[in-house]
Amino acid sequence: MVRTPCCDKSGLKKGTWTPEEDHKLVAYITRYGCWNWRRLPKYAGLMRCGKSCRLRWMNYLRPNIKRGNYSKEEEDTIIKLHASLGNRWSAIAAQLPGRTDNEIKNYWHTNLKKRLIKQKTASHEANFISNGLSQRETSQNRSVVHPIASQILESYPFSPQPSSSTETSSSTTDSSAAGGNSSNCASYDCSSLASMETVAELSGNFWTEPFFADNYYIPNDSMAPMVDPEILFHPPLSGELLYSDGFYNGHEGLRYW
DNA sequence: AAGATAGGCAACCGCCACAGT
DNA sequence: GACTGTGGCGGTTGCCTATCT
Repeated sequence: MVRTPCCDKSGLKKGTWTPEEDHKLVAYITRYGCWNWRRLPKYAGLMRCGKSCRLRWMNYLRPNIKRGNYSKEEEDTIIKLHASLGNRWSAIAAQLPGRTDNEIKNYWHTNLKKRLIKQKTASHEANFISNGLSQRETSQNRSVVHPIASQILESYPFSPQPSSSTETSSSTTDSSAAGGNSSNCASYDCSSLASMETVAELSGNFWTEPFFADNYYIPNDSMAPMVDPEILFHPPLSGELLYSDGFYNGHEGLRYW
């Protein structure tokens, strides 16, 4: 079967998101919810792949996302969960409200993995020094030296037992239950948009513009369009929701809706 | 001060699972 | 059952910035 590309590659923007693009995405999802990621960029006025929009929303723009400043507890949790779950970052993220799988993954690779390797090496060296003299005689124990590396390799990334399908499905369930990382933005993200202060913190002044006060009205039926979104949403967006020339007015600052 | 290098992280890519037709 | 569309995940890439020489 030929896989359908996630989007038409031609003419789509890639790379770092601009504040304007963020703004458009947040505005659209806030107002209408994410009823279909692939079509969303078109209606939101974004020249982006739907996947890209989803990723941006899930990893950066979503409300209640914590960024940086991992607490000791969080670090311990990540290490512990990684030991038992392996590289199932989404499952790990489900246990850490406000953290995204991508961020945890990055944090693991940039911080925790190195630290763990260091610790294991250090602790093993300590063990070796204290025990080595009595053990060094046997060839068996010579191999103890090498398990340092193997221990590390075992813990990362292949150490966990292959997860059962139940685990996989439960992780999805956990994800929803945890509330912080539900993949269903229609049920989670949009209902939590009331607390947009969190988002406002994310991007500095941009997010503190009056836009939020006036535009984060969440209609009760924002989860999904009640009628065909093609009909419902397309026309207003060009005129009502989004400005074709962007939404920043040089004289007035951010425009209001 | 300028270039080289390393590290961090946002974003992309490809695959998979699942639901709907 | 086959096919299609969509969402989600993990691995990887590449840009940006900080640090080093």
